[in-house]
Amino acid sequence: MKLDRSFYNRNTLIVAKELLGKILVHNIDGKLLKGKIVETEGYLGLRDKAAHSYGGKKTNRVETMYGDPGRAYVYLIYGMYYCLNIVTEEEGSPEAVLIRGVEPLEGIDEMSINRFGKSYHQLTKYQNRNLTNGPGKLSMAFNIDKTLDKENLCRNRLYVESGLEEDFNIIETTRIGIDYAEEAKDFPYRFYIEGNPYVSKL
DNA sequence: TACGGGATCCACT
DNA sequence: GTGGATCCCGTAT
Repeated sequence: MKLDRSFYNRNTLIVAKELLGKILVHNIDGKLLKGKIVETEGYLGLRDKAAHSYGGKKTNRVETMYGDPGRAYVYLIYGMYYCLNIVTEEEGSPEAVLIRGVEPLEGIDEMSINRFGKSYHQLTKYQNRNLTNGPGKLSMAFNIDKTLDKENLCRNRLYVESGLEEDFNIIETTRIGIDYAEEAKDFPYRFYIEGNPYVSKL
């Protein structure tokens, strides 16, 4: 079942945790790509130096974070990769959850081709492990780019659905790649499913 | 397995 | 003009 706006219109860290185990779906002209979300990070806007919206900064790029919850915030990073976030909290509160890792479930051949230009059974063991275990990698595998910025996840193109009920432990730790963020780099806003091989970094 | 550097470009200053 | 919510490959251990 597809998650609706009320799911996203809540405390960012709760949404980040509850997204674990849920299924990310990209419907590309009827072809479904699906993956279980195994790693997330919260970015808490005003009081979080690691967030693009820190201190209420409002530029064209981060405008999406200020919008209504349940939309995608997609931005280009390091000139070559895209990162997928989901906007949380009520409109005007610039917070979001970064999706950092998913476990491929459906459309794996498509993902393999998007990432490495060959089908799944031709991947090396290394490529297999590195298919979707990182924000740039999963965006490439899922064919997610800037054109999906502001996409409404309550519609049918890009969305998240509830997963199978299963037990897992959630590890709560510090975020990746934000050394510049001073005290915020120590905030425990990163969450992942313990033991899952598609977590980007242990 | 771990580290270092290069790739690449748009948003922001 | 600067630098980043990253990835990949080479080299070394």
